[in-house]
Amino acid sequence: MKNEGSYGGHHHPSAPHAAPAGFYSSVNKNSKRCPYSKFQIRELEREFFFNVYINKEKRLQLSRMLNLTDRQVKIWFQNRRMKEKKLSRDRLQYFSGNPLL
Amino acid sequence: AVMILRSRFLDARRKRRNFSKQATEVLNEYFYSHLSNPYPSEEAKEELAKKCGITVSQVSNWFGNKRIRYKKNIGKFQEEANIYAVKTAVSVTQ
DNA sequence: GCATGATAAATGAC
DNA sequence: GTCATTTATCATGC
Repeated sequence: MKNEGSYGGHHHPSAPHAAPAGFYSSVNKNSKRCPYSKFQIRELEREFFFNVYINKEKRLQLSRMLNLTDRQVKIWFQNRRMKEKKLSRDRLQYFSGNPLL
Repeated sequence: AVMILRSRFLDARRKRRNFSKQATEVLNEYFYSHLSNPYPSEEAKEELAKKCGITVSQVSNWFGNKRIRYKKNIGKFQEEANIYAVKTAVSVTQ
């Protein structure tokens, strides 16, 4: 699955917008880890703010809106929860004990 | 004041600073002496972190980067590997 | 200009 | 589900 959406503010050489359907269908078949666009991340973060755990309905809805697979959305929320946990750990360590400033 | 600290922390999150020379020494010594299984346990990570003056997450980051960059180009690290191999060999014989 | 540390997608163990 | 990890990408140091 390829994210052909807009990559806000960054370079993405491929995918002109007015290409005939199927012309780029064989493009990037097995490309790895494509960073998500600013828009995609904004919407994902917005939903994460309301529910750290997303349900199936909203997941399908979000995946359609953002042109991502439901699996990608699911994994994004998993990684996002891990990120939140790490941030909490780091904040705790940063503000406790050690030399402030 | 708290907000200033918080913003400074968030901004400094991805601001990179190189580790000290001796910290890199310690990490490399562990890596090349466990080259067949360069996966330190959680306890070993905590020990390395304390010894290096860095966090456990930073130790994990270092080993993650080291493993893949070593695997991707072993030749580039050959000299470095020899240095630490000799170093550990000497330390054993002493 | 690459080396290096940190973060972002993606996988797999459990 | 969590969580360590792999991999590519990002951002900085020098």
